Amino acid sequence: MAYKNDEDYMAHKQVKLDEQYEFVGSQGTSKLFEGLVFYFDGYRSPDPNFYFSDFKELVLKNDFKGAMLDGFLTKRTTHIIAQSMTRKKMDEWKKPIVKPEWIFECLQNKRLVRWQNFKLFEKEIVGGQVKLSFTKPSNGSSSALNSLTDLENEKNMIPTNVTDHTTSTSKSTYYGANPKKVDVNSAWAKQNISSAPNFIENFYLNSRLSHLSNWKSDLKEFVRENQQSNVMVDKLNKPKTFMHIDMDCFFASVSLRDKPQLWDKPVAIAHSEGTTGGSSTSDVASCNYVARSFGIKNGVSLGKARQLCPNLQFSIQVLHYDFEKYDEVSKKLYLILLKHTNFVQAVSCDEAFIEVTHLMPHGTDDEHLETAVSLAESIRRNIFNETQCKASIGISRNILLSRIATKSAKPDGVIFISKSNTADFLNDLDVGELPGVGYHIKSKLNASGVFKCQDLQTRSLFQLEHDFGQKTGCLNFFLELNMFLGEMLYKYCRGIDDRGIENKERKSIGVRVRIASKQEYDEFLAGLTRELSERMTRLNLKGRLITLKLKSKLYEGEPSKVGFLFWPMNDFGSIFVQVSKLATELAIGFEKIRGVGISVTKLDATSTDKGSVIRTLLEKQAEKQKKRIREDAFDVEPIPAPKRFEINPSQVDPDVLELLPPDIQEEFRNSLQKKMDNGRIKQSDESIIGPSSSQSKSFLSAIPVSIRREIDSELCYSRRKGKNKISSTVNVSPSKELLEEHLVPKSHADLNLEVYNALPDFIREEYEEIIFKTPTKERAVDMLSNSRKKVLYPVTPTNIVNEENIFPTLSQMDKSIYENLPLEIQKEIKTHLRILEHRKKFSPAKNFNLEPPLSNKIYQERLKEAMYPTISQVDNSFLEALPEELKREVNLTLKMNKKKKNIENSNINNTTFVDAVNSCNRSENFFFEKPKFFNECEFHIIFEMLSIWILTPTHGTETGFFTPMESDKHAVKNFFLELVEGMYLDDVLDYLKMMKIRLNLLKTVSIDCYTNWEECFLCIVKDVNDQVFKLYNSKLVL
DNA sequence: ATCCTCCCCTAC
DNA sequence: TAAGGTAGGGGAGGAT
Ligand SMILES: Nc1ccn([C@H]2C[C@H](O)[C@@H](COP(=O)(O)OP(=O)(O)OP(=O)(O)O)O2)c(=O)n1
Ligand SMILES: [Mg+2]
Ligand SMILES: [Mg+2]
Repeated sequence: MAYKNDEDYMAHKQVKLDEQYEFVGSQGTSKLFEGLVFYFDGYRSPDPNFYFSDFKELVLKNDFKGAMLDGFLTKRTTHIIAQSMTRKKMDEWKKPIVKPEWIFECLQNKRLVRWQNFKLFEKEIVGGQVKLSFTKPSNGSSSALNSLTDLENEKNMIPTNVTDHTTSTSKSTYYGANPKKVDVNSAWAKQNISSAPNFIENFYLNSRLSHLSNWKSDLKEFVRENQQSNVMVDKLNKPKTFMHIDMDCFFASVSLRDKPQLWDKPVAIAHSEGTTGGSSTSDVASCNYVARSFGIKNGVSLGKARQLCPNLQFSIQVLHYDFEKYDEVSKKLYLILLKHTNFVQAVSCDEAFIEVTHLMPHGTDDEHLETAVSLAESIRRNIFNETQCKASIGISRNILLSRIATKSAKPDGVIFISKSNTADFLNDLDVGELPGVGYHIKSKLNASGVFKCQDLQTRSLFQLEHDFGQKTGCLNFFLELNMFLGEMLYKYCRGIDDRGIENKERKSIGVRVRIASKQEYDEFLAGLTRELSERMTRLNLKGRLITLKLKSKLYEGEPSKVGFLFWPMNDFGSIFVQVSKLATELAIGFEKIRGVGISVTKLDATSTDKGSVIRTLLEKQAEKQKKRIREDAFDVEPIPAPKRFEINPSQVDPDVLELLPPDIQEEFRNSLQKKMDNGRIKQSDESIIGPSSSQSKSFLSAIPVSIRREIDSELCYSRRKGKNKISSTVNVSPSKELLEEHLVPKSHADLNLEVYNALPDFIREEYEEIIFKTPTKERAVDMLSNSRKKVLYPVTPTNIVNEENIFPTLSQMDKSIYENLPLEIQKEIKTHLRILEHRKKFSPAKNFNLEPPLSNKIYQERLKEAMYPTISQVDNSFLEALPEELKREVNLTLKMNKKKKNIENSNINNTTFVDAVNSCNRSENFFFEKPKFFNECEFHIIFEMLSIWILTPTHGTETGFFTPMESDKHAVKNFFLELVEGMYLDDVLDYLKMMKIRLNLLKTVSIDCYTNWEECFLCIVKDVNDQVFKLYNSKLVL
């Protein structure tokens, strides 16, 4: 089958397997195989005659004497159970490969027998052909295999090594174990291998998960556009009320609307019928509640579903996806919700949170019950009338509890969780039901004896009773959980949740496909890039950082590499140049690739026309100023105008300015003029790159410092601490009056008028919108929510009135409030704080995954191949004491020695040589300052500068691109030479490689231009290499 | 201290 | 056949 590379099977399949069979915490009496992790090779054969799969089934259905089962080969796997295997696999997998008989033998002897005696031998491999070693017993039925006892009693079931030629023949086509059997030219292959012309398109058209994701972001956008305001008015004096609306078995309901004859039958939505055999791997996206009564869940494989449904051959109905209809119903749902309230948070196509506090009467939340429930019922009726589909609604005082309520409300119901009945819902709730607690965290919790929310609460209370210094076990329980996860659990298991309704802006966009077989890898890369580029264009998104991830057979992680674009872009060409570069650099053999992902981050709004570098960066600058103004608006004192964005016109090279498109020239001049008028321009060394601002006429020197900062995409202005933000120093339970006093600007006059006037019009307008059109209180609220991330337990309107704000630091806590709390809670708070304190003091919490796979970093290291010992055991204090000159000399000597050694060792391999020099560098560069390039020393800033240097288009000119200027060429060359001297060969090599790639790109645009640049480039390379040869007796190879 | 990058994990 | 995508939250650890 397609998935013969099992180690490459997705982790979530593994998860699914473990979940399905609930191996964790199994109840078995005998622990014969405890600590062992089995992996069954060959299970996935769909051949119904293949007895081996029954065998595995048997193992799964029983608590297999403490053994764990891996869905695919992982690090933790201890034994591979197989009947036969290809030579290649045997060599590849460095684990014990044993025949299934071993397991039977162990069972019979009631102890572990030497697996070596059951080692799979080469003689059992027939020409790479998989063959059977089990035969199905004549009287064997599946039900007879339901317990190990049965098995142990039935001697005739002990497998033999009889080869069944009839089945093995048919099997090989399923397995594809013999690659020669796969006819790549067959119609099937043409349609289905990832390189098929429309593979990617078809894939995405049919991927439910991709649809799900896209719908979600669309809906977020949709809500943001359609809500009139997202600031809840009058929220401070009422307990909040949230609802969680979720359609019942969404896909199934939609598809079943016009099929009443199926309403009482188990129905599932999936791609294939899965009628042949019981092993379809097609996922059930959604199933109706009849199907659920058989134990079928969303997400199980169709094969599994058919097994769970006893009369399934006859009565389970598999319906096909109807994505358009789902979309339609989803839109209707959201329109209905938006009709009721502005405060809608999109969760998924069939699901949303709404806040309805403003629709509730005054009083405690118990008193809301009637109003809330009748509102919910009315919404449900509304939904049903519009869509003929049923929804369930959970209502409570926060988002978390409303979601939990929905679970009980399903199907077709409403549940209200009030303060008085919270415990009834929460205490017995499985921790796995808490949102955010998935397979891994649940396992972790289970392992420490926590199964219900109650256990989780008890655990921490138990904590509170003791000096936690002694109770390391319990303490570790907390420490092992990540700080905020720990905190989250701590709060969630008590039903505390202070999140509000929000639809955050997108931060990244990406595509990924896991491929079954590789044909034309380049084609595939290009296809995916095209898909990404198209999506970005459609969504009007551009970004600057490209990440390529390759899933490889060889590595468990996903080796990835990032690359910068010169400025925010979304066109296929630019992205693909980077993507192919990154692919080359990752240097994973194409035949090993099992998946490709490309994503773009550092997104930029692109509602404006296609801008030049300058344009885009100017806009970003403005953005920042705007942001700053917003903050300043809430400051008590006026702030001086920001200095670093100023550009002195005398410092801008007029030649450069002229090369820019006219509209941008205009904007540039206007913006400068405005600043001049405001009298805020000063001569400032800081604002210009270059040794002397007046003499150089080069392009590079004309890039204002502010823009170089932008290149770094840093928020470069420093926030003044303690001002204009509400931080942890604010009393945790301030009165409303106090809040307002602190948060609201005294008047518009507080804003620095100069700054204000200097703003571009559109920003000023926006500012006015904020200041004048929004009621004061709401502004305060807005600011508070914005500052939330900075604070451990922030002051938010949400938790001012609720019980949510119980864990500030002690100094923040309002004493009177604290003292009025029940003793028990006081105690709890204290201990929790001590735990937090303790955590701060001691080693940081460990990540909770048990066995980190081979990480990208390690991979990258291995990629470099050469591991050189770090240099210099010379006593540091001794070195420090030396005069500067001597220090330098000592270091140089040390480096040279080391480097020579490395060069000798590495046999003048160029890459290794660079690594060698580089590794010297890294361990010692604290002695030297890195050479600067126009006052910049950070690699990626310079990298971008060089990129821009070569590839900045000038829309006005015929060629479209600059030609290099002599002064720039020299500057670059000299900088490179300095780097070479300072042993930053790695950097030089990266720069040069990048330049070469840029040049190649240029070649496709303008040959004339390219010739000029090539000459310049070769000149630089020559001089650099001369120097490299002089100093290191080697040369750089590009 | 505060950021950024690389990961892991989760939800639908 | 089967379509196993995607965005975001958060921790660890490094750079600054
Ligand atoms: N593993 C999953 C889970 C969900 N979905 C799709 C199909 C579902 O219909 C839809 C909504 O997911 P829900 O979790 O809301 O599940 P249902 O709506 O199907 O059932 P429920 O009644 O439990 O909400 O998302 C999917 O394709 N694969
Ligand atoms: Mg649903
Ligand atoms: Mg849902």
